[in-house]
Amino acid sequence: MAVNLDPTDWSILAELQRDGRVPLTELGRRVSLSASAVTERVRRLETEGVITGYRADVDLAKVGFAVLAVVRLKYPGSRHEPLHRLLAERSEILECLRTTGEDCYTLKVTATSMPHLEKLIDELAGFGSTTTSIVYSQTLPYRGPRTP
Amino acid sequence: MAVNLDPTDWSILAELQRDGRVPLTELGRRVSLSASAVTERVRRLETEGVITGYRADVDLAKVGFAVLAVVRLKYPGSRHEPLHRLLAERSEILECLRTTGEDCYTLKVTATSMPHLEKLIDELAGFGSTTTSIVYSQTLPYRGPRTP
DNA sequence: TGAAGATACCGGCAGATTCCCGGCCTGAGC
DNA sequence: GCTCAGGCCGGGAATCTGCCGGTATCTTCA
Repeated sequence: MAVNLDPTDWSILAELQRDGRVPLTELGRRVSLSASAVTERVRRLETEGVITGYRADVDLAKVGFAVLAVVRLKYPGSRHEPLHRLLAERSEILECLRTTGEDCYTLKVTATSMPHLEKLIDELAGFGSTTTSIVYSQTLPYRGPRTP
Repeated sequence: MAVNLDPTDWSILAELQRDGRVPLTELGRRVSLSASAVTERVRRLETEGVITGYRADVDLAKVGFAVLAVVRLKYPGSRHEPLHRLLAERSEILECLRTTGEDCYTLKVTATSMPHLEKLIDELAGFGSTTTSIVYSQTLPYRGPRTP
């Protein structure tokens, strides 16, 4: 399941996590490899599933989502489809982690305003009891792991 | 501060969040615009800070990080620099949200093994009391918001 | 009303990039 | 020593990007 990576692979991953649009020629320069060699490696990382995709990062506040919150959901039931259906419909739910502990789910939710957030929480509260924390700031932009 | 976006901009954002490496010509095709027009819009979104960057998504398990956890940290002090220094050093800490409520910080942490996670938690526990939940599964790959 | 300006779009072209191919080098196995 | 596989390099065709001028539409203001 796990894939073997050499230091060059780790450098490539670091560069692509920092800038997913860097041209392969420039990427080759940065990791001291020819463009064709680095192309081959990147393609291997993609086909083996190490790189699952490329995403543009969007500034939520800039596009009108002023509020960010962490919601913990105590979900007593065992039928999870209805919740998953809600997740698929509501793009405001950015992330959903199922965890150990009392709170079965930890969600990252965004909203345009407090009333909007309130409405979302009400929908989630239909599944179980919720605990909501408003996010002041997001200290770390996502960087991803380095070699273990 | 917020930026006005028309439906075409939202389509562009949706496409770029789904596939951040799509060529501008193909992107133009998908949103029914010429390559030059879409280039101009994307460049505007970038310079205005709506798009903050592009990142490759890496499968953590595939590269050896088998464990994912949510750690809540009750941080009694007001001096946050030491914590931030730790965040900068430890790439295992993927995300750090400062929130309202008793638990001042909510962190997303990855590790190669339980002993590795234990070591990380011990480091964090130096700052305050922690509550750790292991993540079973991550239900939603990040998709980002749609038009509000 | 009508002209000037701003905005957004298109087409086309030069230069850069990607993709694909054949060939070279090195190490492992026989 | 020979062969094979893996990884890398360089070159050329196809594609993409970045930039240009030109056009249509809408707004502004005289």
